[in-house]
Amino acid sequence: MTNGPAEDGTADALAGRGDTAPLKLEEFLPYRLNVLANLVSQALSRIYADRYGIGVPEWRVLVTLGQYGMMTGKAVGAHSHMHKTKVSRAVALLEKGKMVARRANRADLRESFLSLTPAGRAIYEDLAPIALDFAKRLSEGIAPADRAAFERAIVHLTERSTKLAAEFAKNRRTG
Amino acid sequence: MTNGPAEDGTADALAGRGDTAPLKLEEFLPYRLNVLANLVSQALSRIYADRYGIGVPEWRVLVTLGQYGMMTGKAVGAHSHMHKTKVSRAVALLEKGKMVARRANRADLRESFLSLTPAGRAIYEDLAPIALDFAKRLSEGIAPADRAAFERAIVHLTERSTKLAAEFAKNRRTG
DNA sequence: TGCTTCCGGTTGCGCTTGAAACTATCGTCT
DNA sequence: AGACGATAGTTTCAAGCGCAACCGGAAGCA
Repeated sequence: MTNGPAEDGTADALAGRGDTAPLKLEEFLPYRLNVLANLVSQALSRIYADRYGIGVPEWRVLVTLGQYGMMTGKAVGAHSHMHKTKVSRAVALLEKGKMVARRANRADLRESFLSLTPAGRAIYEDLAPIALDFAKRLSEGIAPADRAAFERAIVHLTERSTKLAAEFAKNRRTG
Repeated sequence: MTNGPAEDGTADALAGRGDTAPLKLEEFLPYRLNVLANLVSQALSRIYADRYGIGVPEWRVLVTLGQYGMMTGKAVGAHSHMHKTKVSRAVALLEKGKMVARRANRADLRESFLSLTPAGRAIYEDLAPIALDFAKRLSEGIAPADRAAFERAIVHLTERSTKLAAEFAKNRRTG
């Protein structure tokens, strides 16, 4: 019930014993990306959460509508990478707070057009520069050359992870 | 209280009107990092979720214990960047699945030492190379030079976001 | 026209999460 | 020793989440 014959060594020996490099969490890319994304997200959300009491989903809707002016919920979801229920609830909240308005689409009553109210746009106009400044200050100190490389890497990893996810999904069905 | 004279234009004009570059969600670093981290996390978790029915927190505990052999819950949390309740629940689950064992610390009965059972270690030994391979395949196609730059950028951003978060927390208290 | 299928969006449900409260133990100070 | 504050870990609770079911409404088709 205890650890078996090889278990007498230190953890270090055990972890390093394999044929590949040992797995160290703090060097493991998925983990690091997750931690980083959370830290950044948390830091940023302080800005808009404190000021206007909205969360990440609402922030995304706000920015998307600020950027495009008027679009359907479906389009918002596609553009902001959010599940339709998340969009639905975020919009409901923003609507309750008079930041977003709905207008029926006479040509298709299933969907409706969303847009910022003047109040919503005011908030957007207030937040957007702050958010951009935040991003700027965040990347401050990264060498310009590194920035371009970083950019490329992110794009690549995003594509690649999408593909890998799809691949695993296939394997799962296959066996 | 509304937006002023320029409010009559299209959204495009409005978005681009500001003195800074317009805020585009799909180019906004915090958003992109979040999306990327989620995609990667999702792809990876398929591997261990499908095989052993564990989630991200359990995975992290497993890896941490695999790496260090024996440590307290507090230490696990510190190393894996997880809230203590998350650790607590993840450990409880792993314990129920006979992957992790607890041993009381006679010197301090508040804490207990956690370690992988043989079964838990077997799972770890199975998953670790797969996870490493996943990470390797993920970064495949990134130029070596870009990789180093990417590495540096991540480290920098992690530090920087921590600092910025702290700074905002201070401002919040201050007003 | 009537029927079926598809689609945008909402709602109900179970699960996960973090904050806060709580328990039990430890260390300190008198 | 006894009291009090800190600390490791659990539990409770409310909020947020994605999935699946659902609800009009639209589109294809006989």
